[in-house]
Amino acid sequence: MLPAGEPKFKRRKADRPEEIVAAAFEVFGEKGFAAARLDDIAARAGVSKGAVYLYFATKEDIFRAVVEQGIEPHLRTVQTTLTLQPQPLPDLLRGLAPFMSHMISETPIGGIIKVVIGEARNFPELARIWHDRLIAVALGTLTAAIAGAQARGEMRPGDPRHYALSLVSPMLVSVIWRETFVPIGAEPFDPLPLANQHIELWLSGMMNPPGAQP
Amino acid sequence: MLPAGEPKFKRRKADRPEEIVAAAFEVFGEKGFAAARLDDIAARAGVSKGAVYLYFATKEDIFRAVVEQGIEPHLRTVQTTLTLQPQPLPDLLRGLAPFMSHMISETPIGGIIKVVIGEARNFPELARIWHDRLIAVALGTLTAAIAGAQARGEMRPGDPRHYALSLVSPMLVSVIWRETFVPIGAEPFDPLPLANQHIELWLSGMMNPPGAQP
DNA sequence: CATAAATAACTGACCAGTCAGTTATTTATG
DNA sequence: CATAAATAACTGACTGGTCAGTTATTTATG
Repeated sequence: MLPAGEPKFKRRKADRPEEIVAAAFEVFGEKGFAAARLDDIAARAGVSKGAVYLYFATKEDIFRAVVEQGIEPHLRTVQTTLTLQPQPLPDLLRGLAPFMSHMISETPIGGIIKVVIGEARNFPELARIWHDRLIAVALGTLTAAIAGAQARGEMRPGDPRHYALSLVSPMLVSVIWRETFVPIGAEPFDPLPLANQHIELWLSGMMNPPGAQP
Repeated sequence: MLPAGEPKFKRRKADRPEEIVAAAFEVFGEKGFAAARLDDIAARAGVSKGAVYLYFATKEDIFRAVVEQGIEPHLRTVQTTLTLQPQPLPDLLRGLAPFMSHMISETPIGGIIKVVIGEARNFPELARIWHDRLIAVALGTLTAAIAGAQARGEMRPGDPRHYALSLVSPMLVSVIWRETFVPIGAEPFDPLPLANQHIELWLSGMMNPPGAQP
């Protein structure tokens, strides 16, 4: 009666951590930190709960790994996309639309953003990592670019940080919308047309009066 | 050795439910649903845990009450503010800025929004209530007003629902920002200047080319 | 067969929900 | 108007279930 063929498990030390993090990402995204069960994470990673504890000391450590690894791929992309581009700001922003909508639709960043927002009070240090390493950098770069265009008289005066928020908010809200209300049956927002239309609207408003000398 | 003076408790049946809901609102806002402890809620309401269960059957019931009661005051305000205003759309939107920034700074709506987002997967019926009764109504009204202005040739063509999202997103993001990153030490966004500047930017973009005949 | 990887049964802390008993308040009675 | 009886609000110790984390044991592999 012994299961003659298939072995009961494989020994794959090298692959386990990322498999566990991937499974944990899904479960945390679906349930939030507290309601996520380690048995679920282990099962989805194709492993027993005990095996999880060979690679991570606590549930919080797994959560930390999920959130921190969720930043890294974007960190590089954001830096290379936003900094030191010699093209004028309108062209740069128009090029940003497909980039952002791809990020929104094809990467798990939305799920992570939702979890970070949901658990910010319980894990302030993770919210800080996201803020300091990704969000503040991106927002700061945009703010500086806008301030530069204002100084050159190409854009209307006003608080450039607020203008930067005006620029990126709809894409962020569309992510939250997808994670929160689309599962409920709400009509989704198509990220690429939304981003294109919003950026054109924003540019049109910014390049025009009052106060700009084009 | 008997405590001669103060009585151990007061009987205040009529006031208890709203006190419990108020306390629960705070605790859920700080911790999320799962991490909130009923002992904490009870203690903050100045009552024992047993007393909570005289008024609510389960923890979920308390959460439901918090979220549902969080809508009601806004429901009326949104309806009266957005519907059947005879003034032209730009004036209406300019009037909206102080209204929205007041809502953001002076009411607990921000905390509720964060909790609804965080718990949407675990409580889809509450996300649906918020969506159907408040958010879809507000967004739909704005969308219709924009579509009307487009039909009259007063505003640029394009998807009016996306334009409506462009309009309200920065205020929503500023709320999430306050709840998520300001406790971490991030610089806050001042809602009133933000709303004013964003609405002017939006109007300036919407009233201008391409395609509008002013 | 040595040993590292993985399992599965186990432990203990925590917490939602219960309930027997206590205290405040109201009502009935001399 | 006193006070005893009745009632309703409230308390807090307790229970049962869940789940993070541990450990004794089994299994794969060089």
